[in-house]
Amino acid sequence: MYRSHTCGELRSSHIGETVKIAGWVQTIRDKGNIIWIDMRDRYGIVQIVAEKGVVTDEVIAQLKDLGREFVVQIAGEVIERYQKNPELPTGDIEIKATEVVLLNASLVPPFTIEDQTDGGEELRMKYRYLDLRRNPVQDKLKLRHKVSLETRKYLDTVDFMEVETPYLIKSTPEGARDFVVPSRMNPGQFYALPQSPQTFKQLLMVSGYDRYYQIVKCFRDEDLRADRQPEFTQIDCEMAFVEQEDVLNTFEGLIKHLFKTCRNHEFTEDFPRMTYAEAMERYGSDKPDIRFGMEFVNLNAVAQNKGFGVFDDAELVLGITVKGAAEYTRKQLDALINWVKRPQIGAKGMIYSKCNEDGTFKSSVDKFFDQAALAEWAKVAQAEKGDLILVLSGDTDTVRSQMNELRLHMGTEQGLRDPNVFAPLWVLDFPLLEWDEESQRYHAMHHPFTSPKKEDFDLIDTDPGKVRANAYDLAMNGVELGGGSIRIHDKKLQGRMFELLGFTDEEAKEQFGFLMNAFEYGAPPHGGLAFGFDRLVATMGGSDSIRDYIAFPKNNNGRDVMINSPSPLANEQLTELYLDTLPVEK
RNA sequence: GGUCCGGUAGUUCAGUUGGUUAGAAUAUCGCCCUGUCACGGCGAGGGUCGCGAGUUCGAGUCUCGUCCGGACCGCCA
Repeated sequence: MYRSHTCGELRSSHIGETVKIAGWVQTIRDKGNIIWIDMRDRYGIVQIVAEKGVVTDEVIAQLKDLGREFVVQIAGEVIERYQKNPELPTGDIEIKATEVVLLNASLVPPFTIEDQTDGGEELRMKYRYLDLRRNPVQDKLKLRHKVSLETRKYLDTVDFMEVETPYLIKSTPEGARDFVVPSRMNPGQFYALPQSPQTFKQLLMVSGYDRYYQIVKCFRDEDLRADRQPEFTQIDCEMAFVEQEDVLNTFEGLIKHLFKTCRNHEFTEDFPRMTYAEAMERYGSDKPDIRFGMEFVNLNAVAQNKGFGVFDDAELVLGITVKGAAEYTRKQLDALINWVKRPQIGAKGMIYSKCNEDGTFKSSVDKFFDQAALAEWAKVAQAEKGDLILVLSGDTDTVRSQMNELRLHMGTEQGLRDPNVFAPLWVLDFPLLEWDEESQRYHAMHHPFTSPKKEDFDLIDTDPGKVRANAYDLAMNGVELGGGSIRIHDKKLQGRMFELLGFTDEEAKEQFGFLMNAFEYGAPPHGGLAFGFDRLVATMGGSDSIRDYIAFPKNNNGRDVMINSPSPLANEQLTELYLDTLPVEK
């Protein structure tokens, strides 16, 4: 037996016991005649002590030879400390070493294995196995473990059944780019890795598994971000014989359960709901961060036709009110203007109006708007003395999206986006389709199996872009945690949908024939939803980046810098797969 | 496909207008230290300044290219 206890579990109740622990050397504090070593394992840190004259010289010599991250087994007696350390759970005791066994030496690690490491991102990723020894990273993975465990517990209690679906499936044209896998046994043919188990879970509904879930990897070959990985995990769910309301209630329950059990955070109210149209109008986003106000205000009525051409020519003049920000200096305001003019935001400029404490207004367009006109702005924008109104104008979609960025930026700048505050929001009634300029056709906004709202059926033929879907997202703190829809379970409607998306009958049959065939054998009404598991856990942990919640993540070029993948294949391997590679075009 | 930021000691960073032998902190190593826990004291070693061209009497510093990392836009049903 390597150990009788873990490093983290010893307390004053163990005083007097002879114990054996094993772990990594965290730090060595050598005072000459007395030496302390902090030993670390997954469970915590415990201090080892060796005092000259009290333990053998051999033990002292052995301890002096240790270095950071050496793996050591130490036997000794648990004793009370002369000087206790209230910072440590084990701070009341220490182990008087009587036997030291070096299990493995270690090179000097390239960065310090401490909560506040000196290592940069790149280095920590290259030596991820060392980074994973650090408490902050371990805590994140522990949270992930707990969330997945509680997900399974909760879904089990409400009769969901976990069913695995295949990873080697078939490429489909809709949606993201597929990762493909060549088939050796079928030369020239390829599997695709699933972007999600969408069709399989619908087939399971046809099979009568009326409550399915799976915590499952999905793969999308698109460019990455801090909150996006090429392989990511979903809590994928589907239910039969349900309406939208049933799905929302079930999974609102799941989220509440997870926050309660994993974060000790109780949502006492129902999650607020908002239509997509309303979210776009009030926040310019389909995943608004409602931890703070600063809602959009339509200023058309008070800002147009006053001789200021920029506003007069605009489809929409939008303002937001930043509480207590009237003391922003010219320098700060210029910085904001430059911020919105960055190519990523793309605004041509920004107008502001300060609501001064003395009741006057100071705007960047005083030439066109007198005090009375600016007072009108303030009234419409519900701005009070001391507030700052920021105004953008332009085409509706553009200005909304720019104002969304500005609002989030101001929220961050004003410290209104507390990661320990959680503001969930159901966003409902997403459009069924969105027009794609590039391919000059409609794309499914959610996916091609999403059912249109009954009351919008008539629009399918007359104005497809206006059709709303039985589709919903759960947003939290400005992050899309998940989404889903009530599916089409009728073969004829599904056929019409494929038609709208520009599939010929043959293409639809080739790509999705199996699903349409299945629908001819008694498909129940069904719908579901999928949560982005990595994002959910990161949000629960109060982080914007999902990478620390994944044990071995990839960088923003899709590379794993630790194992150095992807990498070329040997020619023999290519030949066996009937593959050749093209030269990279410069 | 595009935009922005970064790359200097093991690590995190500083490095002035282009000018002497490129610094600090930390880590490492050595010596001292009996109550430390960010231990302390004294000392030492440690640099292809990402790489390649160019400008210049002279480049860590300026220019171009390239590689790597990060953030973002497009993209991601």
